[in-house]
Amino acid sequence: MSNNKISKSVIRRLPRYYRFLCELEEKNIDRISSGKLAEIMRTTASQVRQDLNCFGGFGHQGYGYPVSKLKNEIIGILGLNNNYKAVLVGAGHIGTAIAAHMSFEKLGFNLCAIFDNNKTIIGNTINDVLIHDSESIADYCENNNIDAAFLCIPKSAAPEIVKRLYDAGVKNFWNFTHYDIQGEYSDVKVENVHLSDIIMTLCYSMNEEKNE
Amino acid sequence: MSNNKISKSVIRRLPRYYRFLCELEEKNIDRISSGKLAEIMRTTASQVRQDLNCFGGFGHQGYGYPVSKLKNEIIGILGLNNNYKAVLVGAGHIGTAIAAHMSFEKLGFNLCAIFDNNKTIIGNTINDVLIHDSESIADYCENNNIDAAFLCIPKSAAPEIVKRLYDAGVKNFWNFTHYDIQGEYSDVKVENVHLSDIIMTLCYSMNEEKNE
DNA sequence: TAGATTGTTAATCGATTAACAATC
DNA sequence: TAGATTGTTAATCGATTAACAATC
Repeated sequence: MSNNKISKSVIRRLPRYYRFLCELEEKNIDRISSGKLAEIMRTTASQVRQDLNCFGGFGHQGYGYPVSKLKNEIIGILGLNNNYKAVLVGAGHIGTAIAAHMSFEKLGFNLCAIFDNNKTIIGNTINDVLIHDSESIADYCENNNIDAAFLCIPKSAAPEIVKRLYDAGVKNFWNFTHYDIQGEYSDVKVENVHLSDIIMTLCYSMNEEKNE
Repeated sequence: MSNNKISKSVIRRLPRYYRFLCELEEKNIDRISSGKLAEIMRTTASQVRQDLNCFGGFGHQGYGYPVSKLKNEIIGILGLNNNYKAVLVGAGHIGTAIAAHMSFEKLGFNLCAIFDNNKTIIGNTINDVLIHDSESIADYCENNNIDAAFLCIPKSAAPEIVKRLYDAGVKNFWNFTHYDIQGEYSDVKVENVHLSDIIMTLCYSMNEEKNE
């Protein structure tokens, strides 16, 4: 696994490769050419070869790429085998949806605890994970060496919660709020999920179509 | 509003401009320079000016950009004032979260109906929107000229549901499943939301950090 | 007027695509 | 061997950044 800085564009495609390779593996297909893989991914063979070559020569001339080996390499590259310890904050609809449906283990995360400030649900579990009182979040994260937090809270609650998490050593965030974490803390890794932005993008396409 | 093909990169930034302009407007700030806006957006003044100029000269030399006017222009460009008619399919955790929390009106959508195949929740409402039986989806969409559908169903159910929607004239999708709609239908607009892909991207950053 | 800041062109940087020799 | 397909270099394309004359 070579380490000459991989571009953001390549990284954003890796989960897609991973997904399709899993499907191929399930179908017991044990090799695939860049051309075929490109077809499935709706991209070009050139791009597939360029992308995969960032990490080393996994293919064989005249043969293609071995599906299982490639899949496992990508697991390593993405770090899906690290079992990071994570917490989820906010057990509203979105938080509950995430906690209930996301297969964290497969994604390299161990969801250790959920936090909420609604007394009526504290003590409940979602998918066997206990809901704790938000008051205990700092202590919990410090004592348990939590690596990452999934933020499913209202924007207004975010600054305070992020501060507690940050001070407790949590430096990685999956952020559903519009609170700008990176603006406040420079040494954190954040993936923002701005659902309304994505709806607007769809809206733009629909509007554009109308103008054509 | 000039119509020389705007690039995908610019479009993806528009919702962000919109968001920050709304915030500025709420603070009663009535003008802003490209430099200041760039600071808030964490980009460059050059990019801000290039982006905004795709749609016409909204700024004034020596003065900057008028916040409200610019915001309204972006509303028009994104098409947030079109009031498209939409349905949501799948009232599980994610679907419910979306239906309950997303302010569709502000986003240019009118959520007309929700569909599910769970008999125990049919007839209920979420945010005043009625949950219908999935069986009636084709008739409903045809009779009501539905423009877009939000898919919050399992991947396995997607091919059948999308077929019914497509045949009923629905050509715009906001897709939470991993079902590849574009692969099957070429004349549809789709925005995919692959949450697990975004978690993996975070995972990659964390893993990379470790390797540094 | 002088200072600020745009609109726009040119320069740079990065990402994608094409081409082809190497080789399984 | 002949055919297939990679790894990799070169060419193209697109997006970002820099620069500066125009002008409010």
